[in-house]
Amino acid sequence: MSEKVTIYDIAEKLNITAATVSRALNNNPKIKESTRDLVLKTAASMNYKQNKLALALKSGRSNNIGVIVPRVDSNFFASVIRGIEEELYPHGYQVIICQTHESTKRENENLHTLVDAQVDGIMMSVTDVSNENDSAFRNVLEKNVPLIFFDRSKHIEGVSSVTINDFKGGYMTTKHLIDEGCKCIAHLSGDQSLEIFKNRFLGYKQALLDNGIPFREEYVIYAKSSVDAGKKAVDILLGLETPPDAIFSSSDFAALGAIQELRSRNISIPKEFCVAGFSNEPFTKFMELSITSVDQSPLEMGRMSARVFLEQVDKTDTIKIEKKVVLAPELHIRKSSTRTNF
Amino acid sequence: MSEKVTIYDIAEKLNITAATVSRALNNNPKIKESTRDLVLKTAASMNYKQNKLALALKSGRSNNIGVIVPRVDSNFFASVIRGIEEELYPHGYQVIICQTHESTKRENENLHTLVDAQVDGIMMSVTDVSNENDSAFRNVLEKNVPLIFFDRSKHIEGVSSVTINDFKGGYMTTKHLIDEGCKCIAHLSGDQSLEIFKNRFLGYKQALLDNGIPFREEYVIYAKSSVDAGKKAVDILLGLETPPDAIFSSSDFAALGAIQELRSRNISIPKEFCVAGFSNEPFTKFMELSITSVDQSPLEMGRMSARVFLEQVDKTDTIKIEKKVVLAPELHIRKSSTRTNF
DNA sequence: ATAAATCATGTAATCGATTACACGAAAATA
DNA sequence: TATTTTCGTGTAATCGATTACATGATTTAT
Repeated sequence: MSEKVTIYDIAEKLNITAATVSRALNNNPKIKESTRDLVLKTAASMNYKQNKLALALKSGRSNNIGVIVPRVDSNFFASVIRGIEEELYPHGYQVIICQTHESTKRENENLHTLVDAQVDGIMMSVTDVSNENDSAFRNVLEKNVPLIFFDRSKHIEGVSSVTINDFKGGYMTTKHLIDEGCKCIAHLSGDQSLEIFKNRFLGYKQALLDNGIPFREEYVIYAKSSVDAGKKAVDILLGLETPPDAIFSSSDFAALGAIQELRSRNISIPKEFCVAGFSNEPFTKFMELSITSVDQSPLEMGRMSARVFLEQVDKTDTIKIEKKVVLAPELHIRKSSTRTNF
Repeated sequence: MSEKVTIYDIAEKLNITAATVSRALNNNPKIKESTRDLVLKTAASMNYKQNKLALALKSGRSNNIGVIVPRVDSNFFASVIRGIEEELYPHGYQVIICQTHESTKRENENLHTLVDAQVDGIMMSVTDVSNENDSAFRNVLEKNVPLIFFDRSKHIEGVSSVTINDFKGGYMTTKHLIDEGCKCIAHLSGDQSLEIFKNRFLGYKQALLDNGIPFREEYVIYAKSSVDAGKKAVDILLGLETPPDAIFSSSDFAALGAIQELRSRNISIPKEFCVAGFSNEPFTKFMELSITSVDQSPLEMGRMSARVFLEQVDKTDTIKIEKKVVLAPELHIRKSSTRTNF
């Protein structure tokens, strides 16, 4: 039953104006203490709840922020979202989730929907960087909605980003494999139009060069983030004239597939062949043959994105602060690449 | 720069009323076709975007629905959320995420926040069933906000729920272990004040009785959903006078811990000891020794919850339809409990 | 040709809260 | 005592869109 109670109801009951009620509730200094107390008491007794929609319409701020990710059921993105939610919760923001399913069309739709819904900010991991159609992004910026990229970023003026140092991640992992005595290290790469994959690759390449190991084009295989892709990649690599003795994969799933395929061919890991992945998916440490992987601290990434957003909102000035936060990757060395114990 | 364009701006430009503009945009039949076309064209050229907040205030519907889960970074909940989002997306609803972190206080806060934010519905997995303080839930129902429980439910009149048949899940898993020749089957249970764990336990018990295997109190161990809890449980079980030869765990993580502990004691799985888990976490099938587990079809659960919600909204009548959907669990038999190949 | 029906649009209230401005009363100052 | 501040509230506009009702212009029916 409970009809919605408005400030008008309170005003009527107390024979005063809604304006006074509003002021009392907002701790406006120019209100008599006795009236304030009376209003607060009455509001409580009538179970008054502020209508956030009315407030949002009046103020232009919805207290909602939008998060766009390719999909929510991936450990990485879910953890980022968790970080965002935790950081924003104390500030009264609600988090709205959108998924692109890696579709540019959906990405644009989501951007428009969120802007239409008057969110106070948008945090996202870009789906397709090659998407030249920036109009959806420009629309966001024109409406002065703070936009923050995390993990998968895109170069757009006025947009802050929170990423990890993928180059370093690629470099340190490759260096580790070299240190374990691997001489021919292959690389499974994702779509290199995405900077994250480009940089992991560049880090890999640099580590080879810095350590006097020749870089070979044929050791770099494009592989989607799936178990099957990893298996196929191994099939190709083992067919080469000089097959590699290690794999640095940009994806944990592909790394897993690689391991499965290597084992089915009775190649011993890590003795004959070392494997390392990227993302530190939960399963990498659960395996009997745990998989070496690079942690991207998604929780921290989410928290940091939220913090960058909060800074952005505080600055009511039109000064555009474009902040680029780069987190350090963390290499978790596990059995799949540890020869010292064997 | 782009100032926000309202229907008043369009009206002014065309020398008509905002009312007419509104009607034209809403395909109101009593509008001259020529005016409609003109308005639509002008709106497009001015890049007009409807202000959803104003609409929400007027209509009382925000087109947002709230989802409350213990945490978002678990494969199960993330998948449910994915299902909800996918099903609701075509209907123009946005999904707002809240986390309780298993705290009743946070759960109540979230419920209030969502109601205050005028969401059109709430879907949630209950954190603490023993929480006698129903006031937050009653508040939701009094405000006539459709409430739907998924997975972890609670008996409240007027609340629909989407769950899986946990009893059956427990029963079929236990039956499977029996069929594999296990004679002494232990059970790792979660907090049995939660129906899901209670029912998995009951299914386990019934399967034993139906197959002439005595039920033993000491074989039921309380274990949190963690690897460590699983290890400790095995420690206790193996210390019994008659140690078991199989474990049915309500949690995949505990099952994993159990397996690790068994292996460290050189007990061979599945030859000497069988293990089965619950939830079908991704890692269960990735392990070299893949783990038998019960799939809860979280994606379907999310979709179904969304569908139940949509039905609920359609019925504008005050008739309260309380719908209880129970999905079938699916047993994925894997190496950790398959003796036939050995 | 006149009355009735139909059509397209305008007027103004509404959703609930905030706030600039106005105003009378009380308090402070001269 | 007369005048200026200060204080506490009220009035009314505003945020943007929707919609019941009113109104004037056509069209149709008698």
